[in-house]
Amino acid sequence: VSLQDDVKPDAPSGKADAMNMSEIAERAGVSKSTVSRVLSGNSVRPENRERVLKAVAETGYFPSRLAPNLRARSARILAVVISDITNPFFTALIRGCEDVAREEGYSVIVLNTDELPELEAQRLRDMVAEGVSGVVLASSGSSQDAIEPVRRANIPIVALDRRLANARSDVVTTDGTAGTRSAMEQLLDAGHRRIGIISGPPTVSTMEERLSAYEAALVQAGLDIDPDLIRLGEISQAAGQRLMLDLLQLDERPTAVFSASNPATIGALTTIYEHGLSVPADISVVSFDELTAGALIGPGISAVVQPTYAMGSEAAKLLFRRIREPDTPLREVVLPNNLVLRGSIDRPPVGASSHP
Amino acid sequence: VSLQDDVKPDAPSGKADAMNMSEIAERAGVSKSTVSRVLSGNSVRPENRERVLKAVAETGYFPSRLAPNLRARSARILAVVISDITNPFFTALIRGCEDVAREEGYSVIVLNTDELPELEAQRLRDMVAEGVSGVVLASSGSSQDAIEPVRRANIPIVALDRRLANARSDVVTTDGTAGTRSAMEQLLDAGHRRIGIISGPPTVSTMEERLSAYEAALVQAGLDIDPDLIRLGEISQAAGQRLMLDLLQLDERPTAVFSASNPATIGALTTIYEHGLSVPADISVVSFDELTAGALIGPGISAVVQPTYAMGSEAAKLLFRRIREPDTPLREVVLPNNLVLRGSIDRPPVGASSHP
DNA sequence: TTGAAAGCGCTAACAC
DNA sequence: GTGTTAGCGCTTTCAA
Repeated sequence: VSLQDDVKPDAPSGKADAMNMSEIAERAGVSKSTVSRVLSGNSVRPENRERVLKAVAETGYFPSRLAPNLRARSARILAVVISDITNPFFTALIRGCEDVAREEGYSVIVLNTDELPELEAQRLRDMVAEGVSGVVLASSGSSQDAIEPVRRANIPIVALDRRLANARSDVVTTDGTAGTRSAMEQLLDAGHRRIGIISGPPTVSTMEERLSAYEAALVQAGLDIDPDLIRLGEISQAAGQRLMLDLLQLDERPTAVFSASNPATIGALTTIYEHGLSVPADISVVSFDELTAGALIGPGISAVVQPTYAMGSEAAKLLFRRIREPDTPLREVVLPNNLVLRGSIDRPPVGASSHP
Repeated sequence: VSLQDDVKPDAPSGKADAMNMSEIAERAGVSKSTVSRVLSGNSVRPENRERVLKAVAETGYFPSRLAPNLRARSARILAVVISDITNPFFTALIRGCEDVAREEGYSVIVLNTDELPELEAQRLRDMVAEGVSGVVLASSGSSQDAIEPVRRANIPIVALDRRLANARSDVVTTDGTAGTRSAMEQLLDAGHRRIGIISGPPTVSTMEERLSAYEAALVQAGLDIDPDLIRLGEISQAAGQRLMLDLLQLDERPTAVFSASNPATIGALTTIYEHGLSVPADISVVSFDELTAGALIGPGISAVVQPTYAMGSEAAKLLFRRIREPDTPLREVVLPNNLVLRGSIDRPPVGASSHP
């Protein structure tokens, strides 16, 4: 019986440890249940606890979560559904989720949907199959069909930034109307009268909100709403480029532009520079959403900055609240955003502002 | 016995479907195994297949992965360990991983370590417990202890960008020596003779590589290596600020700076602007690693750009290769990087370059 | 306080 | 081609 103790040949073929609780139990001379109890901090006779802890220390064993996951029919994982992680708007948001998730012993799976409804639907089904405990939906493409399996599986969802079409869920947003208003006020105060907007589809609630606020700001300033100056497309860099081009090619081009989304702003700036124009001398620019590093160099782009980290962490908190208390009333968390002024706004170029 | 069939009261309390394969089997009048076979495309009598598919369609059932995960002792998940998702260097990289992972039906868990070894060790243990199938290690803080549990569990690792201290693994890198050389050549060609470097700890293989290449470039240009101009610290924005300050406060400050890491570059630029200096008029700057949106605005920062998306996708591919063939020989994939010239390099300010 | 045993939902080995 | 059964590694009754 002298061999039973610690022989681990560790053959060169590798494939070493597939340790499990039974082995630890055997080493410690107790039952699986006792090992389980020690590991989950339940009451165990001190002597047995010692023996188990010793066996654990010697072997470096730690329990797999796969079995508990099966039992619980759910893994300790949150899914964060975004359109594209490459968009800096999402990075701090994910970080916020991950930090909160980690505190709770959860992990975060990131899903890029590129706003493709089919892809999103497929990935969400995968997540249900994988047994995620909650979903943060920050992809503006989210269709009703896509989230159906999540709802059926009774997995809580937090909608980020825009409300879900007709499903009810917890929501985290910022005040897009107020943000847009401040941005527009800056442009108006600087003397701009022809202000273009580049925005996403009005079916996305945030885009609708920003467009309305844009129009409201113009009306309040006693200006007409010129449909030529309103350019809507997808939320993408390519669309931003195209829509900006449309604006530049107008007979009477705008002296300022409000861009309602981050990728569109990048696209728009690209077009502006490609046309040899400069910001803010030739055209002023304000963006909804931050341009990260861009802030540091050159004039910098003024932007309505959303607290993306807080949005992520709030979303995760709402999720955990609902995981713990499924029947708690729906909540909508509205976080403040704020306009950060940089060098991208100036008065209209001389001559331009005096057009009819 | 008339109740046994399909009664689902669906009380308002929710908590609807917890469907499983047995229920489908029952509905279809076949056994679980047959359902399983249909769902995994194995041969089944057409009639039975129909019945199963019908039951599946009616119920919207799809199988959970939790049980297979337990059986396989592994979930179809890749862990991507980075220092901070907020650093744009990592975003496209994660995207690359995720795209490849998705093609294989896998998901990606993102772990931010902030280069904290203890945090990283804990998170990696969690990942082993969670049963991930592979790990992409792109955190420069990776300690030996941290990856030990991963190795013991026989989970493949791909080291990204820098080799693992003394463990062997597949590696994805770019040629830091060549990249640094091109960057330095630009500065030297522009006439700079006092070129500072801001870099991370030489214990990180990439940092060591870039520092050596910096020195080699100076030597090759017949210049002395001035220890005052070599500033090493952590890989962080704060360190970048501090180290740049050191450089600016030298009696004879450099006319150009090579920054070996992305966060440090941002910090350095901050310091430069805070001191009222401008790039490139007062000081030229080249960065190793891209500054995303920063590229679009103002002069733009010249940078050695790494193909981060490809790095991520290659890493994931190496992982899947090794998952399929655990004993395949180790591979090191070296991807090309390239210097992107923007407006951040100019000749040295008059007077500065003529110092002794 | 402890051990034995059932079971989470699926797959695969084995019999039919 | 199909059903039965065992079992993945835990946790959790239930008895003792």
